Amino acid sequence: MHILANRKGLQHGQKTGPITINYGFMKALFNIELSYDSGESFSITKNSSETEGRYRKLHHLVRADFYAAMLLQAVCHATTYDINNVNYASLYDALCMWYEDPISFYEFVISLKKFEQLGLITLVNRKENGRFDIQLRILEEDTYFIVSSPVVFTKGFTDLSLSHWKLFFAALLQTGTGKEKVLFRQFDNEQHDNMMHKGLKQFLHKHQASDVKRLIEELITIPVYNEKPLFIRPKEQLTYKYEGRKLSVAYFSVHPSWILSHKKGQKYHFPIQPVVKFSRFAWFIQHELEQLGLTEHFTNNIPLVNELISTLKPKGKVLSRHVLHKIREYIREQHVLPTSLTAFIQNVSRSRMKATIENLARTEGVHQWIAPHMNGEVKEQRTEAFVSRMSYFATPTLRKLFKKGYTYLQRYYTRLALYTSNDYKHVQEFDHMPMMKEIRKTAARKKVCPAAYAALEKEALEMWEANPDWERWQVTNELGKWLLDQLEHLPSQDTMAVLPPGVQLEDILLSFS
DNA sequence: GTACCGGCTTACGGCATAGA
DNA sequence: TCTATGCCGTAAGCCGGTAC
Repeated sequence: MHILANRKGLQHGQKTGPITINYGFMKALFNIELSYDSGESFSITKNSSETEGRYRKLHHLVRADFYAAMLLQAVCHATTYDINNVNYASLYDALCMWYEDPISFYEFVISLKKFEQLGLITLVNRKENGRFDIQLRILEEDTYFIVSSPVVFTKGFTDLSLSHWKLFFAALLQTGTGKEKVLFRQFDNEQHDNMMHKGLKQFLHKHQASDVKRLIEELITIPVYNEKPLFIRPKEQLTYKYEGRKLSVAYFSVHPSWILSHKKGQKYHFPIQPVVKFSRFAWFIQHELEQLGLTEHFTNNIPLVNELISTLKPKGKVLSRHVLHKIREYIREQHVLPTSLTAFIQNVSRSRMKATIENLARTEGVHQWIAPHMNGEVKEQRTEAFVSRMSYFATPTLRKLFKKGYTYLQRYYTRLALYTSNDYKHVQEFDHMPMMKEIRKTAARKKVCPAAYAALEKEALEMWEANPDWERWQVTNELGKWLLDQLEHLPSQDTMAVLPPGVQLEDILLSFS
């Protein structure tokens, strides 16, 4: 089968395959119309009375009943015929996955309630969260199944009338699997306790044989999918037999395209995957995965999705989005997911946290006290240790600490600034460029804030990396001019950070917590 | 007597929205 | 988010009239 215009196809690019339908279940479904004329109704509104409210006929089959019956058989367990841990909404979601033109939510619910009342299904294990399990009633003597083509989920099929469907399903159940068969059906036959085997007029509730004939003609002529109709005429005999002028018997076959045989190993049942925890957050993650084109790496791997969600959940949406971007970068380079997703997420979020804390320290002015007068690896180690201590606090708390700390540090841990160009050495790649040496000297003379200048050099390095084909003179010219220009806009700082030997910034800050 | 047409009635189904 | 309801158009079902 092809990709259909249902949610499987449109949203997930998946094909819709055949399903198996159970003879006993379908027979019981049709047989609810044995009491068609009883007139018995059931209420579909809560406050129904004899005159008020809305009712549906209990023993009438309607379109929604077939939608529901096919879905239940598609998603039930292959041998136990049960459906676990679902609610109306999750079942309806599944219905929209299968059908190109789904019915409305409540019509579907009404059908399920009707099935329950008629004993076609049993709702068991109602749970506090409103979820339940469903057990399909399968008659022991009729447990055999028929493979149904996914054509029944197409709009071409559902656009046909209820009578068309009934006749098609009855014919398919009679044909079984594998081979085309010429079926013959009487127009009139009241006597049968199997609704499907009654006369066509009784089965389809048509008072006139010509109505039935019109239905059969339409089934033979109306193309449903790929230009093919549901029925074909028998090759070696007329379609109708008359008794005098009265239509007596109809002969037809199901179109061979819709008769499938059962293939070993093929999947015909598609249980609804249990809903993952943190449903709202899960939606967010699912949306992000789709946006980043990562869905395929997680499809059909519920444990992996759970690992992803439970690890990301405590980190919040902003950090999660960053982590997912990093996962995408990793996949682009390595073509596979990281071996340990959890370890990868923790690593990425740690380095992200470092950037967040450093940026916050910079904007609140305390960054210069993290590693005053240190350079290179020593400075890097000191920064790591600071970030590690501060990472236990949420951003708003950190901001408060930094604000309080800054006033205190300004007052007690500064001295008049006497900068040298060494205080402005940040990007090693620039160290041997004469023009950069000049720029650093200028920065020292102007007493430019060293932290702000450091950020500037870093930005210049990124510009260089973004233009790998630059010649050396271009690097000096382009970046040099740009740095000098930017230097004019940087804040100056008349004082410089100092800390007594053995005292670290975090010790001072934590005394405010 | 049966086939076919078409008008009338009613149950069904879609849609928007209220309510828990 | 999930379930329930009201409104309203229409498909399905019913039935009488007419043609063959």
